[in-house]
Amino acid sequence: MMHLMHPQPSKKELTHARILDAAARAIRRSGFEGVGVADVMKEAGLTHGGFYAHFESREAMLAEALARAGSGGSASLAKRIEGRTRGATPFRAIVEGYLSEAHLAGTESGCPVAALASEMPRQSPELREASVRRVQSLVEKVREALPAPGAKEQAMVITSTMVGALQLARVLGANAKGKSMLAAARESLVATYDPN
Amino acid sequence: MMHLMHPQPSKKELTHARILDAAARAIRRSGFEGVGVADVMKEAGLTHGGFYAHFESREAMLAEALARAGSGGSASLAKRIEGRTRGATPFRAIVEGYLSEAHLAGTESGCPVAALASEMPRQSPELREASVRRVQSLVEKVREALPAPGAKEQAMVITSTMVGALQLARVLGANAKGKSMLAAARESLVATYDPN
DNA sequence: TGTACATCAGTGAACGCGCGTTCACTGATGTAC
DNA sequence: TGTACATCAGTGAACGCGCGTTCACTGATGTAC
Repeated sequence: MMHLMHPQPSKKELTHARILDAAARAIRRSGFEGVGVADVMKEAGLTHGGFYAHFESREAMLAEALARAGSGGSASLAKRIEGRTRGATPFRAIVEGYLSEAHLAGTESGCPVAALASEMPRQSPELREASVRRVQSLVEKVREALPAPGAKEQAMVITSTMVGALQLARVLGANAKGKSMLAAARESLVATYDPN
Repeated sequence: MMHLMHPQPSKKELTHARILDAAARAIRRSGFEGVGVADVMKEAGLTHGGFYAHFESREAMLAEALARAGSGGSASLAKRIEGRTRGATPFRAIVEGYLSEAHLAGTESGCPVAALASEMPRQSPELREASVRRVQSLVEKVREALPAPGAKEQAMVITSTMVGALQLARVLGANAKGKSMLAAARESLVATYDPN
């Protein structure tokens, strides 16, 4: 617990990470309630019996998986900002990445807040706390990328629009209806907060 | 099937409606996956065995319940627009009602899209179709209330912001954090689309 | 008006089945001597 | 260097339990005569 980043992770730690990656994908694909211990273990190439050598309970795994999904999502967002096309602002990079058709279709590797928001308030205290951290972290990422160094309130509204639009687009489907939902939000956000 | 609105509904029809009301509350409170046949029947004052005299399956009940929750929500939105304080526009009535603290706390009687959005894409075709209708109906309600008769794209963005903000607020909790999320969205929407 | 009968909404026990959790066991790895 | 032993990650069978669904039955309601 005191050590971050071992120089060479043990075999057990590698297995733990593999289970966690499977779980992080599973919660976004199937929701918290749709994830079973046996499914996750199978996807990690193991049998379900060994699960409790890695996690205290299914609940504990879900909380760890949510944190993992969050940091994975943040990392890919950060990468997208770094690698943006010359001239594009970080704000455009975030908005266009978040509201991309790839994100519309790629729920299981995308933002866990969009994938799970409406389930979050119903979860255990442990999972709710992890959820709050995910939301705050997303708002903070948006705030840091604001063109004019902006207020937190502005970041909250923009985050709401992005999360809401992605979710509604996913309900409408990865087709013309869903895509036009994304496009409307993308264009509105860029025009309002980062014109030129 | 051919008759809407019986003059005097039979006892069975009244029971059916009671089950449906219980189910419409339950899906918003507990999510599609969190709703059990026995729970719903119990909340309607019945035993679970009689369920299949009213619905073909649990799935069929969920789809009917979603439609019911939607029309209930629309009705209360319409009522709110009718009964708005003199001078307020329909747009402000919608925004302030949707992003109210009552709606933040009252998930089980509120908008089913906000309560269920992230679960909707995972449901059966039947439920997904009912979900699409709910989203489209919500966007349409917003569009009709736009101060300047506006484009559908504008309504989609505003709907995204409202749904997203309410969901994020619910994750943050019915406390200062959640309330400030609502307030930020409320003020931004009114300032942008309906100033004065 | 009263009696016999049919209908049918609702009851409650029972059924499979899936899932979280437990546990005795296996077999590979590494350490002690 | 080689052998014996301890450790422990992972296996697979078994356990309760909850839940969707089924079904024989009950008892109230209404119709026929």
